[in-house]
Amino acid sequence: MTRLLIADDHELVRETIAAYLAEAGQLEVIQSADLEDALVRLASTGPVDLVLLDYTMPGMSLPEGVHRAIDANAPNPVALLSGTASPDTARRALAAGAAGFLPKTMAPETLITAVRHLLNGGTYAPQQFLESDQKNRKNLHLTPRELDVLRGICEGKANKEIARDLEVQEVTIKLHVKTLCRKLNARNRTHAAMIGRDLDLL
Amino acid sequence: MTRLLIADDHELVRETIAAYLAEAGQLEVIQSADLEDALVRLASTGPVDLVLLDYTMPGMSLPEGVHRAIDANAPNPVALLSGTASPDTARRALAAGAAGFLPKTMAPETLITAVRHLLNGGTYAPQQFLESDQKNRKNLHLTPRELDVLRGICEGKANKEIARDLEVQEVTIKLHVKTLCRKLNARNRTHAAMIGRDLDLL
DNA sequence: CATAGCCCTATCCCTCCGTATAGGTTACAT
DNA sequence: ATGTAACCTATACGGAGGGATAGGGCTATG
Repeated sequence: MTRLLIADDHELVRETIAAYLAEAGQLEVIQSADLEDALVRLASTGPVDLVLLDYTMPGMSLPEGVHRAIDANAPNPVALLSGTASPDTARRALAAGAAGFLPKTMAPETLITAVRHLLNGGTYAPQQFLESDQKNRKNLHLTPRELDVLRGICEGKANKEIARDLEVQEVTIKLHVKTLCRKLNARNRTHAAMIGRDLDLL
Repeated sequence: MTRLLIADDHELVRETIAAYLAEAGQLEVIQSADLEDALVRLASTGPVDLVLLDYTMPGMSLPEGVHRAIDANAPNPVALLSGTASPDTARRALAAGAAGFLPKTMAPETLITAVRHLLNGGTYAPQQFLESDQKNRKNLHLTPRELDVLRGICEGKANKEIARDLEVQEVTIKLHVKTLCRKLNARNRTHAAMIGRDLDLL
């Protein structure tokens, strides 16, 4: 029988999805509440036909967590499941080797379809989702330098510190901060930091 | 038959939980993908026996969203359902009049129990969850006023604006900002905003 | 009633932020 | 070759942030 492992720290969500997959998908579903437990189970029982990992769970990370899961389940596929992750996160997950990215906003029937597709060795990544932010960001092209500065801001650094780290003058940082605020529609550096974090720009 | 409305923008989660509640709980379950749709449905069909609202969904807010739902479903109870909300959020939801707060980490059987309890007019708020952050934050007791200020900071407001909104003097805001930075080990307001966001203090 | 915590105010001082203006150098494309 | 994008620099100024110090008023709790 086809075996599937689903890892999610939200027991309510995990149990109900697992029940649905077991019944509607005719699958044997193994459950874990965090990444470590999932890895231990894979190590003891051997690879399952498909692993579904929640992105926001204890121990999970990109790309390390995904790599560990892929290694533990080789040669069978690992896919991510998330309700909140950004398209950028999805892209990074796929870049890390995940076979699919399943948003929790999808319909249950679509999940079954996606799982079947993944079991057949395919990949699943809703292009609509992946491209959904391209439009939002088409006029949001942050240059590498601006991202460097944004990172510094988010760490609470002063312009002077960022300047020293990047080995430029403080005025240059001020310039980048100003353009950052303009591009992000932020009122000041703090606002820019929050917006940048919301948009998962770092 | 007992009717329940569940609102959550994650279709996969909503559908599977709804299916579970319908079957295991012998309930009639109505679904909505956002707060507006839920309110429209309540307005057209009249109050249901219990409303379950996801905290992180379009249109949802504290305390306004909760108040609107309570008004729309009066006199029957409204409870919140969330996977990520902090204990502080749960407390504010209850303060806003919610009859319960159900973390998505709970077991499905516990959900049934909680729903039955809410249907009987009781309240449900896992005290273990409500107190769970007291340990992590034992030396992190932010006063209500400090949270107000932190909110303002996170929105990119200047001290002067926050002062006007809270109807106090600017110096008072500066004082709160200073204590906030000390309590959060932040280097400045921007850092404090990021830390507060990471800790889900708002 | 005394203590403690929270909230508010005041004054002084200095640093940092934010904006404006006016340039300059590369690198790469049409 | 001309344009354009990215990056950097300089000077200058007003306003905001942030720290120190020194209080007063309120309420809850013993």
